[in-house]
Formats: sequence, structure tokens, C-alpha cells
Amino acid sequence: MVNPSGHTGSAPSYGSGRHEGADPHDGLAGLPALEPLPTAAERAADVIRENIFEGRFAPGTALPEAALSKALQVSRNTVREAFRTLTGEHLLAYEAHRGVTVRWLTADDVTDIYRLRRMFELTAVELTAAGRPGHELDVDAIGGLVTAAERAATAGRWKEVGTLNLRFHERIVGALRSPRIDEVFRRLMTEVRLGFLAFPDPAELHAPYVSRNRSLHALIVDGRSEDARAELATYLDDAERLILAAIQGRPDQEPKEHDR
Amino acid sequence: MVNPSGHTGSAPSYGSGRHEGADPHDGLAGLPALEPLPTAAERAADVIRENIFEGRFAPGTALPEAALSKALQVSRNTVREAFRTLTGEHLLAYEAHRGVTVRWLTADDVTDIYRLRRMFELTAVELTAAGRPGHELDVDAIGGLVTAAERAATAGRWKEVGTLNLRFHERIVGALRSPRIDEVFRRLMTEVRLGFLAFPDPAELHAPYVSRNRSLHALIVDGRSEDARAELATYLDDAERLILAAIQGRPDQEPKEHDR
DNA sequence: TACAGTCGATTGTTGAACAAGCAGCGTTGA
DNA sequence: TCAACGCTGCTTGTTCAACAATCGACTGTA
Repeated sequence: MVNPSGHTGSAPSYGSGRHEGADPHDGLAGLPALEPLPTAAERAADVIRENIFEGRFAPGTALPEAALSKALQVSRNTVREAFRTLTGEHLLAYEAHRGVTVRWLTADDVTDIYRLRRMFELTAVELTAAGRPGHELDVDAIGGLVTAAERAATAGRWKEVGTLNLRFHERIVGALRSPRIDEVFRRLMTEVRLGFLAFPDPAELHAPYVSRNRSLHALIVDGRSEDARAELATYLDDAERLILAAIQGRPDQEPKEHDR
Repeated sequence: MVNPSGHTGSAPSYGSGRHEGADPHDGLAGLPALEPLPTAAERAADVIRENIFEGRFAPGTALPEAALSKALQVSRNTVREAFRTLTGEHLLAYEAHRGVTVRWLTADDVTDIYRLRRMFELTAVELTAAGRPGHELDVDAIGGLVTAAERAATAGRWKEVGTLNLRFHERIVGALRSPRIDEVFRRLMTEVRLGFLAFPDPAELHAPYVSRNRSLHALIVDGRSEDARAELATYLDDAERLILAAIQGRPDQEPKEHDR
């Protein structure tokens, strides 16, 4: 498991605001307020999300309420709440009276997603390069992700490599120190995963990027920010092309006519 | 009514893809596929959203399911689905077992929101300035919004002025031609509205920006893109300061301790 | 005054029910 | 033969009533 929290949920946590009142009982100050148990609807959303990522629910797959209800052992209403959440994340396509399906990524989607990736990621690297205080990259954490990806790659755990790659980029964007950007970017990355699914062989897709992430990390560590930016730019161009090709190369699974 | 569609819903429409098959019955080609009726859950979300914007549901207000259910004449489950949607839009704060409340905007929120506004809006103006094909601003539409805002201002319809102002900026960002940015930005603007509510007197807030939008429009029309960019930048700085001041000036309505 | 126990109100979730819409299928009629 | 029509079953949209879990305020006690 890559996500330590288990709970894949993308619940944003705006406004941290730990309770810091002048309590008579101090010495308990350091205790991290334990967060509320996820509700059934949230866990249902988590499970569905995870299944999409793992490729068990391929794009285009219909998700009937009744079937999900039975499989997850929750009521249909709960399933519907989960659907609302996931639709908001662009993972599911909703059509009234027709049900939800796992979303397709169109070529336009990919173009759009990468437009945003460029905007966020390149800005992040620029900001860091400019040495803006408060916008430092956590180089060690990023390095750790690269190392982990390398290990996963040699072990052939390509899905994990994909996940670590996404985390790598999330870390970069994290330098912008914006909760909202983090959230938007995280959603973008879930959509990118939808694109990953177009590849029959994950190794083919992820292998090149393990070493590219390594060299990108090296450039950042060495403070060669301009080079890092340039590398990241071509990196994104290449990745976009790759996914676009994969998507267009499988017209057999074209989205239905109703593709909103 | 400012929004012609009536339906305030922010349902994104990725991938237009009109059905364009070789139908024997042509001559019906031009008919715009009429979109599905909004479900009760969507309309409930619309109504609640609208009530927040109109200030009838002030930030901090608790929205009990039972009360909403009775008021809107829909079942509690339907209300909950609407809540899920609105929580995803950051309009409502959800706390398990404690219910939903209209969200507060903290100072950090405002800072974050304006960070994103700068990113999107300034980039849009720059792109347009650079004359990138396919990224032209719809100058007429923007001008129309300014004129409408001026009329609304002289008539004292300040809430409408606020709405038109938001639309003005949405148009600018529209030059980026990115459905995802459009959606993110639209959500940002709904949050900005939450900030507007901190002002007791809408006139005080909106009045200065009517003329500033006018001059901004003029700069764009004249092709003085560099000046437009600069004006927009200070514009955003000022607006941020204004809202921050308003928010911090009302600590009497501070958010509760549980402010996630 | 501080604490623990109690209780009412609200939320979380369920299951069953029914209306409404969609999709597939056979029938009809040229 | 084939397109248009109407029927039918399945799925979704929504409601309702019920119950468990949780919260927060109130209470009485030491």
C-alpha cells in the first residue's frame, strides 16, 4: 500500500486550525485530534475509486446501483451518495436515468489536463528556482519517492510505479503551498490514471519515467533550476503525446455517442 | 435574472461531441439536443446555492437536513445528495454527525483563492496579449458585461453588479479555452461570493470595480495588453486586501473550533 | 465548581416501495 | 424486407419510515 492513510479519500482539509485554547489540562497538547471515522458513503467512494485505479473498472464500464449496493453491502442510497462524490471528481460520467459509467478520457481531455499540469508544475519549479521563501521543494521526500519507484520498477510492480510517479508530481506542485491547487492537481492526477489505463502494458508506459524522474530530481538537488524546468517541460510534452497516442490507438473502445 | 439558463447548476460539460452520424432524416441536423431535466437533487443544490449567494444563508448557518427537506419538499436523502454536491464545491462544510454549515472563508482561504485567481487571470491576459491564435478574448461579450454592470450599478442592484463582475472575470479566463480551468475558476468565484457576504454594504464593495472593469476593458480593446496585465494585477491585489480586511474586521462571527 | 450520567435531537444508514425513463424486442403495415 | 410503432422489463429517481450512532446540552452529585 502506497497511501499510508489507507483511506484513499481526497477530502480536502482547508483551514487546519488545530484547537489551541488555554486548556487547564495541558500536557495533552501534542495529541493529534483523531479524525472522524469515514462514513459508509465515503468508504464506498474510496473503494470504487480504488477499483478504477487498479483497472478493475475499466473506462466505459457501467456501474449499476443495485450491483454496487450488493457488492459493497451498503444501501442503494449510500451508493448514490458515493456516485455524487466521484462524479464531482470526474471519475464517473453521470447520465440521468441511464446510470453512471467509468469516464472515458477523450483526446481533448488529455490536452486539457496537460495544459493544467504545465501551468501548475512549471510554475512550481519556477517559484522554487526563484528561491521564494516558503516555496521550497522537499527534496528528500521527492528523492524518497524516486528511490521507491526504482525499487518497485525492478520488482515489476508497475502499478505502484505509476502511483509513485503521480505522487512525485504532486510533491512538486506542493511547493506552491496552495491547498486548492493541491486538490485540483490531485484530481487531475486521478484523471491521468484514467489515461494510464489505455495502456495494455504498464511497464512500457512507466519504465522511461523512472529514470527521468531520477534525473529531474538530480537537477533540482543541484540547483540547476533552469535545466529542471526545461526537462520538466519536455517531460510533460512527451507524456502527453504518449497518452494521446495510446488513447487514439484504441478506437475499438470508443466512447458511446452520449459522452457528456 | 442574470444567468440565462435559470438553472444555476455548475454541471461541467466536458467533451461536447454532438452526435453527427449519417442519418437518413437530415434537415433535423441543426436541432440542439435538449438537455435532460435536472433531477430533484440538482435543483435542491441549485436552490441552496442561490440562497447562499443571496445572503439568506449566511456563513456559519447550520442547514439541518430535516428543515431543508421540509422547506424544499424533497426527501431527506435527496437533500443529502445535494449536500454532497455543494460540499464538493466548498460551499458547505461537512462534519460527520454534526451536519453541514455554510462555509466560512478564512484569511488563508482568501489568500489561496487569490493566488489562483492571479495564476489564471494573468495568464489569460498574457496569452491574449501574445496573440496566441485560439486564445482571443471575446471583447464584445466582456464589454457587454461591463455595460450591464454599469446599468445595474446606477439602478442600485448591487448584488447583480457583483454577479456581473464575477462573470466578467470568468470571461477573461475563458480565453484560456480550458474546460477544466473554467470549472475550477467558476468554483473559485463561488467562493469569492462567500467573501462578498462579509460586507454589510454591497455598494461599498462593488462600486469601485465597475469603473475599473470599464477601464480594464478599454485597455484590452486598445490592445495595450501590458497595461491591462498590470492593471489586472493591482486590481486583484486591491480586491484581495479588501476582502481580507472585511473578513478580519468581523471577528465576532469567527468560525467554530472545528473548522475543517 | 468540576465531573459523570442522562436524554433529546440530529445525523448515518437501511430496506422497501413506487413513479418515471430508457432500451431492447416483437409486431405492424407499407 | 424494412422502418416505424408500441409494448415490456429493467434501471434509475425519489420517497418514506425506521433504527442505530453520535452529539451536545442538561442534570444532579460530590
